[in-house]
Formats: sequence, C-alpha cells, structure tokens
Amino acid sequence: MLPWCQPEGGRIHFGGVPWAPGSIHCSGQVGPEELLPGQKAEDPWGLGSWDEVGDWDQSGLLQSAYIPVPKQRCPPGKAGLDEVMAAAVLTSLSTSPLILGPPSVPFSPESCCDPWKESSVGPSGSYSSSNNSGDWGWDPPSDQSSPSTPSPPLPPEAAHFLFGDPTPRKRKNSVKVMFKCLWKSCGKVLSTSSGIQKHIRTVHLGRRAEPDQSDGEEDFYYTELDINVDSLTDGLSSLTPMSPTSSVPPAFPSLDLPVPAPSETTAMPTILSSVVPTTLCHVHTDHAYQGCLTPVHSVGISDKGPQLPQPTVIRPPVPAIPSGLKPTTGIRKPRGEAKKCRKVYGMENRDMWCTACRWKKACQRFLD
DNA sequence: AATGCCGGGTG
DNA sequence: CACCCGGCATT
Ligand SMILES: [Zn+2]
Repeated sequence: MLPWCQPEGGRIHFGGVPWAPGSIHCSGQVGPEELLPGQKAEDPWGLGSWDEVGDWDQSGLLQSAYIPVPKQRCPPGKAGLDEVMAAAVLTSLSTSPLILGPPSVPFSPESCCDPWKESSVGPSGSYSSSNNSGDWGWDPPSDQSSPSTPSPPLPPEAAHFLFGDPTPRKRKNSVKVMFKCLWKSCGKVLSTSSGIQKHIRTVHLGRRAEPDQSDGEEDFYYTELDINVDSLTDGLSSLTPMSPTSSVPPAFPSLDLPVPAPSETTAMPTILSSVVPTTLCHVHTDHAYQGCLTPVHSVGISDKGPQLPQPTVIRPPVPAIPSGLKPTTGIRKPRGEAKKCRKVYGMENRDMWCTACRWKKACQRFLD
C-alpha cells in the first residue's frame, strides 16, 4: 500500500528537474516582523542594505566562513584597507576588460551545476575515477569542515579564517548578504547584522536587546551568507509538477523550503581563488555522489584543495576499542537537524527526494 | 513513532 | 555500479 509502490513502470519525472532552484518562493520564517520596526538596518559598514526580506530565494548561496568581527570593525585609522582590498578584488573580478558578456555573471555559473539534476551525470564524461576507497567516500565522524552549528556551551571556534576578505561587498546586483543564525536548531536568516545580533542576543543568549556594550558573544553565533541572485531567470518553469498522466498529485505542502544545499557554482576565475577560502566543493549534483565526495580532480583549473595538508597518515589511532563495546552514549553522531528530503517532500513524493535519500543514504540535497 | 543513514545486500 | 532495505541511533 505504500504510495510509491504503484506500478513502478514509469517514474514521474518532470523534465528531469522537479523544480529548479532559484525559483522557489519561500515565505515565512524570515519575515518583516523579524526586523525591528524602525531599525532600517544600520549596516555597520555601509554594505548597502537588503533589509526587509520578505522572501528570498535561495539561488546559489555560498556560505562564507564566519564573520567574527561585526561591530567595531572599522578602526579609525586603517579602516580603508579591507575596503580597498575588497574593492580591488571585486573590481578586477567583475570588470574583466573583455568579459563583458551577458548581463549576468561573467563566469557562466549555471552551465554545469544544478543542485537537483537528478540523474544526469557526466557532462564531460571524464570524472577521473580516482580511487575513492570503495565506500561512499565520506568521513562522517570527526568532521568539522562545515561551520558546524554551535550549541550554547560550545566555545565558538571561529577564528580560523580571519583573512580572506571578511565582508565581500555585494556585487553589482548578483550578490546579497544575509546573516544566518547558527544556533542549534534555529536557522533564522536576517538581512542585517544588527538584526541577527539582536535575535541571538535575545532569543538565544537570553540577553537584553540593547546592542550597547554587549560582550559581543552573539557575533559567534551567526554567519554571513552571500546569496547569488542572478538565477531569477531560469526555473519558474516546472515549479508545479503537473504530471501529464495525472499520477501522484504532487501538491506539495506549502512548506517553506529549508535551505537546500548551497550549490556552489561560482567558478573562481583566478585571482579570486586566492581570496576565497575554497572550503566548499564546487560541482555538486544531487545524484552524483561524485561532486565532492569523489575527489573530482581536474576541473579545468587544477584547483588543488587547500585542505588536506596530510603529510603523514593520521589514521592509526583506532587500535584499542574493545570490539563490541562502543560507548553507546559516547561521541555519537549528532544527526544533523536540517530537514531532509523525506521530511520536506514527504513519503508521498518520494520521487522528489534526492537520490541519496531515496536510497536511505545521507542526504545530499539538504546537507547539514 | 518518525527520521536519518550505515552497512549490507541485490540485479 | 544503480538501487534497495534491515536495523539502529536519534529525535
Ligand atoms: Zn535528500
């Protein structure tokens, strides 16, 4: 009687793409009411504001590291430095002498990576089949690559990347800056730093709302997001999967989409590669458990991952563990809290899940 | 009870 | 490989 147990003869595929990213319209969660009435964003460093986020569509948002220094960020004297640097980079970035192609980003982002490209793999057909220890190459345990969500007592460990241009000014009109709360189970996203600062201070830190002389702890519980807003054009098409043969009325619940995996699609030209902590894997398709799982080398530019200094193997330390005696309540994997496909689409729409989810594997679309 | 997903199958 | 699922830790 299982919903999807019907004659599996023909799956329902709407042109291959359930819904395109960037076309989703999220309403709720982030609403005007989250922003202070009169507080029209004071945007500490005049980033141009994007306040009053009624709804924002997640197109390609690239998580930028942390943003450890919100306030007092412009020391009287050397304030201009970052600014200049940033400006310089952005400039050389977006105004490459001859690359004034299409009105959008010069580095054709869309071209290859669509978050949900269900099962079409291998455009260029040559994903070097680098080893990949058989398994679904992964390293669940001991992971920390991602800005793990902090928990109350957790001492913020964010001083890693203090460099690399902390506040990439929003580009012409393709990048918006948002601030996301990293608290355990709160993915609140606000448009202004002061916004989440207050949010965190009050809601989480249980502190007072006045931004005055707060120990600035809240600064550690939010991160900045650079949302690419240039794919407003695509998508929109198959947002309503009207199956031709009227099978499985999708009618997905009017849920506010939970930030899907940050589809990193920004191909760094060159200069940029040195300014941006390439902590994210690029190409990342839904199905393709390749994307970053399999060390996709040769992506055009030999962009060696900045990580993995690994001069010597750091594996050995796994000798003494009395077989069958795992501390059942030890360092257990904290099971990410992000809503995964199953919950998001529901069992009835299993066909929309990402492949991983369908196979009961770790979700690839909504990673934690 | 529902989820997320590892580990272990199957063609 | 693509695909499925038992089973178990988590929520
Ligand atoms: Zn999924």
